[in-house]
Amino acid sequence: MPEGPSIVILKEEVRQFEGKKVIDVAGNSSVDIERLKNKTIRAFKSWGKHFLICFDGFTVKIHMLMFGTYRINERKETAPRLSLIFLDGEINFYTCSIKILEGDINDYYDWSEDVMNEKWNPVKAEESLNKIPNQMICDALLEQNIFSGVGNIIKNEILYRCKIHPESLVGKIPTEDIKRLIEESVIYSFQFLDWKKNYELKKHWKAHTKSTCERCNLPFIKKHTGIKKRRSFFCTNCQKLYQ
DNA sequence: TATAATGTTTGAAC
DNA sequence: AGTTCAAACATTAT
Repeated sequence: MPEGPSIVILKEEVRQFEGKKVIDVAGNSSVDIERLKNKTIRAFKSWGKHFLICFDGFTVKIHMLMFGTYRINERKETAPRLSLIFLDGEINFYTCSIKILEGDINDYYDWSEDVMNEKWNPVKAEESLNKIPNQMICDALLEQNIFSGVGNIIKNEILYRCKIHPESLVGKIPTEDIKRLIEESVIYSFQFLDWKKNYELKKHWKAHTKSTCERCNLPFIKKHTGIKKRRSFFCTNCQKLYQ
């Protein structure tokens, strides 16, 4: 479910309810969701993997974590964490994290950190990377305050495209390669979006879950890398290690 | 059937 | 006090 592009798809799918009033609420969330009843949705937004439902004066923040799902105008068998009922439809969220952010949503998020946001600022990302020269690039790419929306799939794919070993240290990677990685984080995220919409995302994976490098015909290394210990799939022949 | 996986927060332990 | 790390959450495919 997660990764930024999937949340962009969700945002597009619920656009029909923007400006609509929530006529009933249900769900097993531990936060006070009753307060949504009879309130009007002003906007749906997203910041990376965060899905945001904006009301007057507060915002519901939904994070799908690893297993979150949703249904629009239909229901799953299992109990919803949050159901929003409208006159002409409903949105149901399952097994997600729900929090309420009080006040102006712009006080919580820097939109220029979101690789899929129109305010995305690649220069800021480069400056942020310059501040963490000793971290591995596999960890840096997953930093949501630098590359909001990038997840483990996108990480693996862009490192492969840019021919950078995931355990390379940020400060040792040539500037031009850093710039290229930042560019690819956006390019791949939007390709991910298109492919996912067409149900053909996995078909285009070149690294993630792969066992052979199609450039070299050599076996991939599969290893849990970095402080975050997330799966990395890489080719030691064509992905250069800077350390 | 057990395991691992597109993720993050929390709080105990050091 | 700052860092580290396991636990917790929870679903589904292999």
